[in-house]
Parts: sequence; C-alpha cells; structure tokens
Amino acid sequence: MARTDDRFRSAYNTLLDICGSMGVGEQLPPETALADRMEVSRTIVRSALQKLDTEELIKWEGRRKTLIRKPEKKHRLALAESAPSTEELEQRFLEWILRFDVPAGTALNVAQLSRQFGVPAHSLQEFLASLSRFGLVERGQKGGWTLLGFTAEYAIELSEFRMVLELNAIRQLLAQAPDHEIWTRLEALKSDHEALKEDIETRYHDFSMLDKQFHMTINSVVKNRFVIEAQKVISLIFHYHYMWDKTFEQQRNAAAIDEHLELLNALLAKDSERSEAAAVRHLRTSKETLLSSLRDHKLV
Amino acid sequence: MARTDDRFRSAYNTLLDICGSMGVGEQLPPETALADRMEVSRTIVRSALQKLDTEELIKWEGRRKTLIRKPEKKHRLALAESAPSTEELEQRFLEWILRFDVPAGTALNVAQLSRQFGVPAHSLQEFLASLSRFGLVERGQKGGWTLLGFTAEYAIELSEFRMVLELNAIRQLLAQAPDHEIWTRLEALKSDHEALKEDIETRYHDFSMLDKQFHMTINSVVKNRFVIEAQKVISLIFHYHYMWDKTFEQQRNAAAIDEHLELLNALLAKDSERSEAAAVRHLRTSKETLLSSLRDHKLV
DNA sequence: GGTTTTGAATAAAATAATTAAAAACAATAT
DNA sequence: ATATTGTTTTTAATTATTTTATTCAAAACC
Repeated sequence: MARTDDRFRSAYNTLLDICGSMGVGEQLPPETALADRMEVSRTIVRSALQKLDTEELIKWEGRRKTLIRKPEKKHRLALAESAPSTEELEQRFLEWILRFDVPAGTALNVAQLSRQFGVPAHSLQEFLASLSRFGLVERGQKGGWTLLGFTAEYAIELSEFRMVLELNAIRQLLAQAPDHEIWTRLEALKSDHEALKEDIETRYHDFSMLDKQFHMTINSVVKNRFVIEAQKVISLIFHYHYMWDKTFEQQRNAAAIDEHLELLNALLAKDSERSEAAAVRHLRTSKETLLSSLRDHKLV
Repeated sequence: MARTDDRFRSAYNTLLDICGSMGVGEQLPPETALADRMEVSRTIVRSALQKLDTEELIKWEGRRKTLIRKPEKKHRLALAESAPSTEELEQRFLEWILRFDVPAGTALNVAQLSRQFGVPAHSLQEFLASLSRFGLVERGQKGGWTLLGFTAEYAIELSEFRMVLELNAIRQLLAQAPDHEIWTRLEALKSDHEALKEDIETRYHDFSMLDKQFHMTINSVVKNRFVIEAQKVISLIFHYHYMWDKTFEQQRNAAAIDEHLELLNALLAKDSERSEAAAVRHLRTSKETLLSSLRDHKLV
C-alpha cells in the first residue's frame, strides 16, 4: 500500500451523513457541489459514490444519484486516529531532548524516532529539516541527522538572542499610544503577579504559566513573523526548563516575581531607562537559571 | 532501483588510483585501512574489491589482495554529476522567486520544482520544510506547499528584523577592545569605500559585493548561531534585490557609499550615538530601496 | 447555443518497498 | 592477543505504487 485512504474514509462518512439527512428516492447533489461541500476533490466524491452504489445505498446512473435506503451505523468506515500535529511533535521532541538529557552529537535515527513519536518518518524528516534552521540538529555528511544542542553554549547564545529580541520588544512597547490595549494587559499582569506573590508559599508552581504569559504579552507588540517564530522556540525551551528544574523552585520564583513586578512598574511608568535595566536584570537571572539547571542535570 | 551507487563509484575510482600508485605483485592494505583512508564504510570497500577481483585487476583470496596488473583509464567508472548543495538550492530558489516575481499564494509543485532545480524531490521537500521556519512557505491543508512571500509586508518585517539584529551588532562592535581585529578590518573597509567612491562612475557595479562585505563585517562580531542563521537569509534576499534592481543604480550606490562611510567613521571614532543614527539612516534607505524595487517589479 | 455536469486521462503527493551503505557482531588468521 | 575478514542487521536514500487532485473534453440538460 502507498498513501493512506484516510481522506476517502472520512469523506465517505460525511457523505453517509448527507444521505442520512435526505429522504429515500431523493436525488443527491452533483459531484462538484458535494466536493465543494466536503472540501475534497471530485475524485474522492466519485469513489465514495461508487462505494455507495455497490453497497446499494444509492442507484447511480449517469447524473442520476437516487437514494435507495437510509444508511445505518454499520455502514460507517473506521478512521485511523490522526498523527500528532507539527506543534505537538515539536513539543514532544524538545521534551525528549531536555528530559533525557540527550547529549550533543547523538546520531538521530529517523525510523526509530518516528515510531517513538508516532508520526510518519516523512513528517519527522521534515521536522528535523525545519529544526536545522535553529541549529539544534544538522545533516550528517554520510547522511542521517545529528543532534547539535542542547549544550551550555547553545543556552548562552539562545539567552543572548532572547535578550536582543526582548529589549527590542520593550522599546516598541514603550512607543505604543496610551489607549493601546497593551497597557490594560500590563495592569492585569501586575495584579496577577501581586496575587501570586501573596500566596507564593502554596502556589509557587503556578509561576511557570505566569512567566510564559508575561513574556508573551511583552513580545506581543512586535508584529514580525521572524521574531514570532524565534520566540516560539525560545519560550518552549525556557518553559521546559522551568518545568523540571525543581531546585530552590520557591525562592527562585519569588525572586522572579519581584523582577517581573519591577519591570511592569517601570513599563507602566513609561520609564524607558528603568525598564531596560529591569529587563536586562531579569533576563540575566533567567539565563543563569537556565545554565545552572543544565549543569545540575549533567551531573545526574 | 533504490538509492544511487555514486558513493560506490567514486570509491572504486579512488581505489583504482591507489592501485595505480602501487607496483604489480604488491599487497593492498587491509579493508579497514582502506575504509578509513577513503572515508567510506567497509561495505563499499569490499564491493569495490570484489569488482577489482572480477575485473582481474587484483587477486583476492582471504586477506591476501595482490595487484595483478595496473588499472587503465577504461576501468574508471563514470560518475553522475552530483546534485547541487543545499546552499546552491537555496540561492537558486530565492533567485527564482525574486527574478520571476512569483506571487504570494502560488502553489509550489515539488515534482516540477525538483526537475527544474535538478535535485531529488526528497531534497526539495526538506528544503521547503526548513524555509517554512522563515515564513516564506507553508504547508497546504490538502498537502503540498504554498509560497507565502515575497510580499511588501514580508520585506518590511525582514527589514525591521534586520534593523534589530544590526543595531545589536553595532552595540557589540563598539564594546570590542581596541586591539580587536575588527578595527583594522573597518579601516580596510573604509579605504575600499573611498577607492570605489573615486571611480564610482565606472565601477558602480562593484558596490553590490562591497555592500555584502560591509554588512558581513559588522555582523561578524556577533557570535550567535541564531543571529548568523537569520543573517544568511537576510543577506541573500537583500543581495539579490541589489543584483537585479537596476533603476538609478549609480546614484543609489553613490548615496549608499556615503552612508556606509558615515557609519564607518562614527564606528572608528567610537561614537555610539552617531553610529546608531548612521546605521538607522542607512538601514531605512535600504528598506526603501527594497520596497520600491518590489513595487517597480510588480508593475512589469 | 450555452451552461452545467460528468467521464476519463493526467499529474502530483504520501507512503511502502527496495536497494546502497553503514555499523555491529562473530569468526578466523596472523 | 590482536588484527583482519566474513556475515548479519540496521539505517537511510530513492524508486514505485497507490491515493488524491486537477484538467479537459464529451455529454446532458436547460
């Protein structure tokens, strides 16, 4: 067999639904209409009609497609569950690298990984190709793929890149008009932080989510596809590290909240110098946390 | 047939060379040594030896591989010319988009493009996947690929991204020690610019190369894989536009040289404010040039 | 006669199958 | 005991095959 007929199967099922909503003896719409409605090509419509004909649910003669009897549950075709999306794959892949501390230089086995992640080898290949743009993997000379990161150097460079992008975001943010929605969002973030600070001893786990939201909000003012794409990976990696680095989590998060609040206050006061200083301070802490979590993990 | 035996063929030819440098009756080195020397696996060495044996160039019994007679020209295997590298493919692809002004939203046909560029469909697929990270192409819902850029919006965002990265580079550059090699390189660039300015009326075509060198030098102080990767695409796109936008080329280049010199002088004077201002001015001009060339081209 | 619909042929994309190459392992000769 | 070879297993690149999409001409309907 070559490609799957998932598309045909799901189309056939929706065609059964269409038949079900019609009366016996009625005519089915033309092929083109069905194709448009079901968002598939006419080829699929035709093969589905053929099957309906052989199942004796319709009588198909030329352009006359008459419903003979209503379809029942048994007529439906079973669907294979769809493979994870690219984003899911990305998450799973990065989680695998970070969680199992896969060392730099590891040869990646497309066949095995595709089984592991439950995606066609094809998709994984494409995914690795796209990751190669972030310097996380590389094509080997003798074929195959090699994992380059995740090293301390990678983390440093990622942090620096993050700093460049985020300082730019802050400069752009401060240039927004006073009636821009960003200001109300920052106010909301501020109260969220203050609330969490109150209950830090019990709810310190919630910080991870808040941190992600915080950085996303700040970066949301930058409407640039390159920056957005880069931020996606940055956030993913930093986020995952937060997830499983549990050393001094409470103190670390308490300190981070203060740093966030400092930046939020500076931003709301529209004090650009203080904002930049606060951002630099926080991003440096973040980088150190990332690095130390890497070191700790390497010792395990 | 499955994969090509190019690897075998070229290995066989180098093995012929090795035999040619030996005397008749001598023993060939062990398989592992040959494999190391030729940078292929032992499997290939063994199949090459097998062929040498059947061609009666060597006598192969156990670990005794005796050269019977010297190989001649007729024994060499013809090599298929190798497919273009990823970088070449990237260049050709971008050139194709920019040169033929392929509109945004065009469905890309992998089969046809792979023929056009003389690469396996497979490689093209991978290449498109990697380009998707730069938002230039996208996977279609019904399969296949769609070209998203190259629109004016894309150009604007690319220019802005470039501005962010290049201003960062300038800040880093100014922080370098006085004995860093960058300063002598800047001095050299300055005289190159002055020389070209003298002969601008005859040599204005040479500016394109000098521009590329100029931006590469400035960015070379940033040792960050993400920045480097991004710069590669940026430089490629800007460079190609320079290549075929011939309107007012001479005046434009003359003006750009002055902007470059202004920045170079500010940098060499280690005047950060003047440097940033000069950089912003030049990058804005660059952006306008890119945009106007896009507009002009659209009218053709 | 013109429009809509269908039939059939062609092209392309996704996946399986196939083959080349690499690596791992076991056996043998030095 | 070590170096080298023979054999087997795995992996990756490419072709082949099947499903799906598209195109174009013929036929049916108004």
